[in-house]
Amino acid sequence: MKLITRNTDYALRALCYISKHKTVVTVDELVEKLGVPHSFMRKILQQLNKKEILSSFKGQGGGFKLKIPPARIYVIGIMRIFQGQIELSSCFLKKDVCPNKGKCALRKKLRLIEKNMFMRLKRITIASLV
Amino acid sequence: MKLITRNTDYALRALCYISKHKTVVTVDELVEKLGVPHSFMRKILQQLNKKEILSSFKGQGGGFKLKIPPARIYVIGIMRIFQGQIELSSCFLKKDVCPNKGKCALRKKLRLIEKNMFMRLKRITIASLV
DNA sequence: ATAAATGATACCACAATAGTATCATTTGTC
DNA sequence: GACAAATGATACTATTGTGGTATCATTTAT
Ligand code: FES
Ligand code: FES
Repeated sequence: MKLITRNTDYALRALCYISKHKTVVTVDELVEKLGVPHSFMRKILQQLNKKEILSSFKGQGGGFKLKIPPARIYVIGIMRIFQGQIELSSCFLKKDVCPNKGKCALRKKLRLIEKNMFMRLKRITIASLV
Repeated sequence: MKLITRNTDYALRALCYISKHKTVVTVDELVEKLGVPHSFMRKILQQLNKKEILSSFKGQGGGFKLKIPPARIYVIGIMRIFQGQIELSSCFLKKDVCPNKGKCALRKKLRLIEKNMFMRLKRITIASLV
């Protein structure tokens, strides 16, 4: 089981690379430098653009650049874009609301671990990686 | 994204239930108490038996009981049985061994978080849940 | 002998992951 | 204006993982 998927991983690498360049970066350039499939890289950058982490520029001379400073791009945020809400502690007993909730020892302990993990993940930014 | 899957979850519940009973417990009993599908529960218990966490007894009057004390059954171990090796920090760059390994800032930070998480998960045992 | 239990194994449906492919649109350059 | 170079939008596909079901074989208490 992987906690970080390929698209998250590639997104992080791309963001690191882009953050080191003042000028716009094209998909072609990223594909060449990172060795990631072209279409896949493109889709990932488009998603980051929609989430307002990147700005895009169409046409000749176009490409992508960061829309927000690298110190404000958190790994946990990128994970959530590509992997959805991450949770240790959802209850599978009974469909809707668990009657045992609040009393459940497992959930309590897992929630603590989860909180700690999120806190640590929040401290990793693109700025801290380059 | 879920960090704990259904089979892990059901396995933990089943182990908790079994640990509270001195006599053997049948699949039917667990199914009734936990509201889990019969075949699914059976498969899960068979896997726990293979991993030597449960002992099984065939024939009439048979069922399952713990093979090792509840204080030595760790949540992380059960997760690994049903979800495989859990890793934050596998590298997706280049198929085999990453040339950048050792220098990669992301992996270093993730490995730290991972270690901390494992340490905490290791402290949760079936005994600590019941 | 039979019924009650697990063992082994194979199968299936659905969702998530990891992509690919194509047409549309924008824009700088000749 | 034509064209090429870039992204936008969207739809499709392939593989793997998750969440099961089903069936036949084997063991064992009664
Ligand atoms: S049993 Fe539902 S939250 Fe633990
Ligand atoms: S780039 Fe390979 S381990 Fe970070």
